[in-house]
This record gives sequence, C-alpha cells and structure tokens, in this order.
Amino acid sequence: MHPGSLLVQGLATPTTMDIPTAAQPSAELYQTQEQLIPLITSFLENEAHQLFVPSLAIDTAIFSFQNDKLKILLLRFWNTPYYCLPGGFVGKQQTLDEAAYAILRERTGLTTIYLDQFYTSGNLERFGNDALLTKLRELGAAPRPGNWLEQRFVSVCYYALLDEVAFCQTIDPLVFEPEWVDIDKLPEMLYDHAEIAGKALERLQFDLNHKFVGFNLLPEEFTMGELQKIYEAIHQTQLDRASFQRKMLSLGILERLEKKYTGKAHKSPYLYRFNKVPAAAEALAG
Amino acid sequence: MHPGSLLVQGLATPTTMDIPTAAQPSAELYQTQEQLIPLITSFLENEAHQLFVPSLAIDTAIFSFQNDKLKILLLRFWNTPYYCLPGGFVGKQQTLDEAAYAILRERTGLTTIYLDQFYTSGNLERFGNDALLTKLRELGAAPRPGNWLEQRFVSVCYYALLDEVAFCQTIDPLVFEPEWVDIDKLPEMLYDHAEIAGKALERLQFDLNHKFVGFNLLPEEFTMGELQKIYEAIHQTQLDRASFQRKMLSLGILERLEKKYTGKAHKSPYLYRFNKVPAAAEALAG
DNA sequence: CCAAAAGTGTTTTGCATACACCCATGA
DNA sequence: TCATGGGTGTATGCAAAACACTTTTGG
Repeated sequence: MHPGSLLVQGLATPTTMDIPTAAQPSAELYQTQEQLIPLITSFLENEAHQLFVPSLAIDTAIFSFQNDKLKILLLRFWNTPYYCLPGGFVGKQQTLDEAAYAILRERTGLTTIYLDQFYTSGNLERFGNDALLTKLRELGAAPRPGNWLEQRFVSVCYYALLDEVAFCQTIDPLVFEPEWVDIDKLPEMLYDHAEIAGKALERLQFDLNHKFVGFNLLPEEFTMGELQKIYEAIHQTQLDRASFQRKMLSLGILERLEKKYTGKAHKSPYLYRFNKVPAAAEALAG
Repeated sequence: MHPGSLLVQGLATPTTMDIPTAAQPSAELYQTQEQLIPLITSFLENEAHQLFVPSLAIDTAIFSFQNDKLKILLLRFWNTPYYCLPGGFVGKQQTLDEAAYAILRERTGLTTIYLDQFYTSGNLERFGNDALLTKLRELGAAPRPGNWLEQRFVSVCYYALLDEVAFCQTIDPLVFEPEWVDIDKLPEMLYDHAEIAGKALERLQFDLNHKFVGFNLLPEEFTMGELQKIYEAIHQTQLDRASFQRKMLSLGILERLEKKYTGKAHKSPYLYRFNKVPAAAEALAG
C-alpha cells in the first residue's frame, strides 16, 4: 500500500465505499509537519488528479444532539482559529451520495446516517485563494502550478444527522482537528462555509416539520420528551407538551413500546420507535 | 469572431452574461449537417475545454403558463423522438447562477426570470453513453478520445418561471428543436431528464405554497382569477374562489390597483401587483 | 403523602371550507 | 333586465393551542 493512500483518506474521500473502518492504520505516523508536507504535496500534484472528478467538492454539515443542544461537527484548520466543514472529493466512479456517505463514515465511524443533499455552492471565493495552499506556502512548500487545489471548485453540500454521539475520528489531527460546536456559537469559518452551515440549519428546521427527520438524531428507542427536546433545540422555541404528544401520535408513525423505568421519582415515560411500515412513509409524504 | 463561437452559444452556455440577444447573427448559416459536424467536433475537442469548468453541466426546467396550462420547454434531440431539458455548461469565471441565467436568456430571449436551484444530479448514466456522441458516430464523425463529452458529468438543476409566453429562440434547430410541452404529457427523455423534470414540478408545487412564486408566471399586473388558474394548473385541483381570494389577500403581499375593464358583460376584476416592500418578504419567510 | 414528570381531557381559538348573497358590466 | 363573472359575508367543521386534571413513580 502506497503511503500516500492514507493521506488521501485523511484529506479527502476514499474512492470506494468498502474500506473497513476498524482496520485502518493509525494516522499518528504522519502527525509531524516534516512527514506531512511531502505527502500532501504529492497528493495535490498527482494522486488527486487520478482519483477524483475535477472541480467538484463535497461539504457536509453533520449535526448531532448532545446535552439537549444541537451541535455541528467542525474542523479547526491547521492550528489557526478558522474552522471549516468536513469535506472531500468525488471518486471518478462514485455517485454524489456515495461520496458524501463515505466522508461521513470516515469522520464519524458510523454507518447508519441520515443524509440529504440540500445545496450546491458555485461561487468563486476559493478559486486561487485556497487556505491549504496558502498554509503550505507559509511553511515553505510549493506545490507545482496545476496542482489539485488550483482549480475552481463547485461544492455539493449535504447535511447529516447522527443518532448517537459519534466518536469523532481524528484521521488527520494536524491539518483538521474535529470539534463539536453549539449551533448558536459558530466560529469564524473558511470559504463560504458559514453561509453553508446556515443554509443547512434552515433546511433542517424545514425538513423537521415536513419529513419527520427528527428521530434520526436519537437512538432507535426514545421517549416523547427526548423527541420534544430535539424539536425545541432545532427550532429554538418552547413547545406545549400535550400538543406535541398528540401531534406526533396523530401522524401514525410512532410505535409505542414498553415503559422505561428511569429510577426517578415520577411516572415513567413510554418508549417509542419510528414505525417503518409503508403506511408511515405515506403519512410523511404529505 | 471565430465561427465556432456561435455554435458554442447554441450548444452551451456563453461565458459572459452581456451578449446582446438582438445582435446575434442568424444561426441559419449552420443548419446543414455538413456544416455543423466539423464545428461541433472542433467544439468538443478544443473550445469546450478552454471555456468551461470540467465535469459540470447545468440543466433547466423552464415553466410557463399558456392557455390555462402549465408548460415546460423541452428540446427535441436531432430529429429523434427523444427530448431533453435545455442545458449548458459553466464558464470558468461564472457562478452557477450566472450560468443558469445565461442559458435561460439564450433560449427565451427574456431577461427577468425567476430562477431557483433545486437539485444536483450525480449519477453515472451519461458517462460514456452520451447521446450527441452516439449521434455523431452514426453520422460518420468521430471526435477524438478525450473530447468534452467523454467526461463524467455532474448536473446542477434549476427551475425557472417565465412571466410571458416567451418566444423560443431556435439557435440550433437541427440539433435541438424547442417545443412547449404540457406538463402532464411528458415524452420520453434522454439521460435522467425525466426524473429531473419530475423533481422540478414537485419543487414548484411545494414552493408555490411556501414562497409564493406563482406570480412569476404572470405579467406584473394580474387579476385574482388569473392567479388562481396558475394554482389550479400547478396543483391540478379546483379551488374555491372565495377562499383563494381571502388567503392571498391575508398574506399581505398583494397590492390592489384600479379595476380592469375587460369589455365582457360582468363585473370587472381588480388588478393586483406583487408587493415588494420588506414587510411582504417577511410574510413569505414563515 | 409529596414532588416531579408523564399522560389524558376539556375548552377555546383560529383557520379553511363551503355556500350564499350582492355587485358591476355589457349585451 | 338578464346572464356572467367578481367581490364579500356567514355558518360549519376540524385542528392546534392553552390549560387543567389525573396517573405513576421513588423518596
């Protein structure tokens, strides 16, 4: 295995979807700048062109729900105070969905993930002004003209919902350090990623009421209170408990299971599960 | 002016947005196959690579409202029974919106158009199986390996609404013959364009109720009855006249003008205009 | 028995629908 | 004055919202 291929996974999207997550060699080997820079340079000058569709990038807004708050996964760029969204490129034989899915799996280690394309950004901001190239030049490296990042990129944007607090793989900690950030405390971001994150949240808020995506942020079995907290966090409002319960139940897509005994001194809530029978899918379409 | 540049406009997107529509030379000059084939071949082998972002296409679903029916603009491909959506490519210095807008103006001659990106299609259907290449080979031409259409393409899709029955420019009648088609009588289409057209209609139906886009299909001043017909055509239902009027007026985004005397033997309807004050925009956001 | 949280019932309000009625217009 | 289509008023029904009440649990 060519040593650069790990770097490819770190920087970008694997070209196939069946790379076993657990069996990957440790990225620690490439954590020093001295080792990284020539690998990155080689990637930008050679491998990237061979593996990926030119001009095309994927950015993902990955949401999860922790401590009653909606979080988004950001990557802090190379020891700067600037953040960006996890992203990657599209393998020459990959569909867009496959490429986005691969990025998700690479970053989170999870395989069951809700994923939805919501926007394609075609502005020219990054063209000739890439952060990674600038950083490399600061460090004395100079990838040749015509390298991968000197293209103009169009970015297809996805948002994703995680149903467990994902452990976040640090596949390339020196270049991109992952961090879960409160959705209402977004830091300064590179390129147009702040705008993309904003659009992702808008879309999530919208889909929540029209496609019932909320349960994707919870484990398979959940209480009504937990589901309500998701709605409140995403819409940043307070909801009436009784009305919320009736509304959810009236959709006919939740299945009531046995009670959950929490050990707390109050009535135990029922557990619910999303009902996957065809009838439920119908109810959501309208 | 290089003769191929007209062809470029015919096949694809101009790279700038200020080509004067009226001053274009007639395309009649290039209407025979003998003249067209070498120009197309040269375009595919040379000019396209220089002008456009690789791997990226734009497809547009252009809607208008004629005789109380919703129509979509399709292009019949080179004397076959197959149709496709008007499309083009993205100039190296164009944003996606600019490229889509240029295609619209090129095909319709109009400059004020509602335009909304709704989907990016990344399947591999067209890869290695392009209709134009196949047709050229049937005709004995053989663009060299590595020509523009041998790439894998990702297509950014827009839908557009025209507020007048556009005259449809026949810039390349031999290759693509334009035709307004009833939305409920879609013919067989190339690539995944049938799917894209379907998604465009779904999106239009959805936006109609959430972003009040309907008035973009009408001239600036219109009667309530005309607006209602738009809604009925797009949703394929009958609506109550009284309820419709109250709902529209309650949105607070219509401005009532003077009456319109039609010459018909009945009460004359008021004319309305879309209200562009900021308050209206707020009303639409929710 | 109490506090806390969950579940359910009841009232009210708002909105969409349906339908009725009146108005303006030109033949 | 009549037919036609446009504008407005009114009754009805459904569903969401607000609030009250009951139930369950562990201390």
